[in-house]
Amino acid sequence: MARVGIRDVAKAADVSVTTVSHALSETHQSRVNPETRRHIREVAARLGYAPNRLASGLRNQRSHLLGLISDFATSPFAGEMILGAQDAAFERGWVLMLLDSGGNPALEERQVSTLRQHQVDGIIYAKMYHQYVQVADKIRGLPAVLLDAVDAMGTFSSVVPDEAGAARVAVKELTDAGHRRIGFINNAHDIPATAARLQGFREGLEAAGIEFDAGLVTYEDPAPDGGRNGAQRLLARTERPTALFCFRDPQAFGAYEAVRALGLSVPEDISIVSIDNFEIIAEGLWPKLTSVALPHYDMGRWAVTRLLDEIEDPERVGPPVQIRYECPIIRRGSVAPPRHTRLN
Amino acid sequence: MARVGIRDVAKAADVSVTTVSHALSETHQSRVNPETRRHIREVAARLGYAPNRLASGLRNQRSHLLGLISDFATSPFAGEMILGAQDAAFERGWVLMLLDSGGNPALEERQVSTLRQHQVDGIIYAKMYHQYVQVADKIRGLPAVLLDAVDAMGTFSSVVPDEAGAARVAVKELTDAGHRRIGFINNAHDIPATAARLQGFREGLEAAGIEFDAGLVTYEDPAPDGGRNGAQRLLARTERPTALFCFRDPQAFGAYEAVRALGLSVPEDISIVSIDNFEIIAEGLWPKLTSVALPHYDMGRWAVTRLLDEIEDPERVGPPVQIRYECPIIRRGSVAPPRHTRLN
DNA sequence: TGTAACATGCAAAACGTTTTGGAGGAGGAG
DNA sequence: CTCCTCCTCCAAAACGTTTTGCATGTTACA
Repeated sequence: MARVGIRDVAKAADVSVTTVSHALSETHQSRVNPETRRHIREVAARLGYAPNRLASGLRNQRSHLLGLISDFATSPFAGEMILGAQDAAFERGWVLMLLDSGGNPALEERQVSTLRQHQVDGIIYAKMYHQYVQVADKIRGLPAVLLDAVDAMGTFSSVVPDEAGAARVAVKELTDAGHRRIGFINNAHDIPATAARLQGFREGLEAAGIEFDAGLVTYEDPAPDGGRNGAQRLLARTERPTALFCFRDPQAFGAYEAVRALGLSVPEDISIVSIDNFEIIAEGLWPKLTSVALPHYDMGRWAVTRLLDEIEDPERVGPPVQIRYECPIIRRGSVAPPRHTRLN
Repeated sequence: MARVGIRDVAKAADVSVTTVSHALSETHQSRVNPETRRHIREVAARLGYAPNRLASGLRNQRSHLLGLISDFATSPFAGEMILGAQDAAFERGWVLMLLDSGGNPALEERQVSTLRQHQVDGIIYAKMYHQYVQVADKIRGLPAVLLDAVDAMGTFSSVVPDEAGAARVAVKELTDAGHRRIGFINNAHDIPATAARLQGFREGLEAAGIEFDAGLVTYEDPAPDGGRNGAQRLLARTERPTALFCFRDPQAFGAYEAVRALGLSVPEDISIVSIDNFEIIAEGLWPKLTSVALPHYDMGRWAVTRLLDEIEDPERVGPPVQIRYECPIIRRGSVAPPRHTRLN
């Protein structure tokens, strides 16, 4: 069961290892007679030879390894991002080494150093939600791309969702249906998405010629309880909104319950749109929730693609770029025209 | 910015590379004078030297790489398993290479071969839910452990949740509260968990001296709609159950809605217990859902720990073992005594 | 026929470690 | 004083590739 090496192939094909290497290489094919090349390749295939990447990595100073260091432990979207990254990497012959720091900076340092020891060709630095980060000093000197985060220094390329755009899309869905009094359950935490989505919310209203009313936005915990509270508060207003826009699906989850508790129903009395497209919630709720998807898979892909471009052809790629990825809306059953419109 | 190698350390400390290697090694410390050793370590630390793992892997035939090959793409529990595996690996100086086949066998073959090229020391073969598998032939010859799957041939060690135990725990929670007429919304798909949980359900009833009634179990799609249907069906019986045990949290999600649609409420009229402890659902539902947790993190840890034991000390570990991991119940607000009991 | 150009193959060095087998010197025992 | 042992260190080989430079043989052309 000993692994078969290039020497075994050479011996079996009765040529030197040099020739085998050349025959199997794309770029050096020309140095070997087409006939011998064919023969060698056949023998190699028969023996099931595949080059040892440790050895070739050592020789070439190219490990074909990418480090992905994350802080999101078990966050629900982690899988999407990682899968996107993994797919893009594998397609181009690379593989991902996964390390999760859970946000612990000391641990993160050790992990980066481990990655360096393994001679990774580059690093994807991934965060669980869109944020600004000061990239660990340890990373400097290695190609890196930020995923769902932007580099405060602008040294690295990065990709994040277009938060404002997502909010605009959500609001448009509501205004297109005829709603003019829309409540916004925003996030109580001050992260970039909070401001950006508020911005998008305002822009969405403006586009529909609706005046912004600060009384219609409330800041809540980004959890079901927050959604419940926010919805209760907003729906208690004398001028009751006919639609709710939630910062995040779990809040929408809570909002549904608040609506029901008031004896109202979605979407007949209250339309709801949210952001996340968290399938387990959006498909589980009744009626199913219309939600704007955060393109985690695509962002993961983009990050790796960009990173590999930077690695393989540093000249050609140009300076770091900061990408914002468009967010598509997934329509389900939580939006309808407001009652008074229907009564027209 | 050139990487610092062992030669740089040797030069700086004015000794040979051999001596540096010995000084830094645990096992060969004795071959170098304590005084020089101290000095060398100091110099190494100052230079920030860390050995190149490609090189040492090549020399030692030990890459300190583990392959984790999965089929679960973006399944919600993937994160937990992977994190557990990653933690256990990192603690012992290993790192995980992640590859997801999405269940495609041809792709899986190529991935295993890629892992082999990278000289992984072992493989974790992970599935998204407890199942029997025929391990790909390509893996033979490499140490491997199955995660959330059991090897049909019994060649490899494996770890899965104790499905029957989980069901017993869930039922006990209900019978302890005084319920005697318990409906079971089982899974319509024939996977090991379906039979095992039914088995556990029966055992749980028996332990409480309750006779099993096949009319109280229904087989539904393991999704919210399935839960909704199942609950409707069960609650329509003339002898209405006072409690529902669901195969899976998403079904419980649907069951809640069915209960509400009948004008009943959880837990006053109907108690509900489920399996998954899917936080996003369990914490989002109102009242919060009592659910039996599947110990994904721990299973991930166990798998890697076992795998490393097999790798590091093949003599000592003995034959493959098939582990079933205990599942703890997480109590929230969906269980109460049945009405008639309270009226006593 | 002599020579240049090309085609085909190989030997050897290098990538950065770890480990084996000494070498040289100091100290102790006889 | 001699011999042995132990202590400390080092040179060299090996892990499995890739690539450079060279050697040989062949063809083409003058």
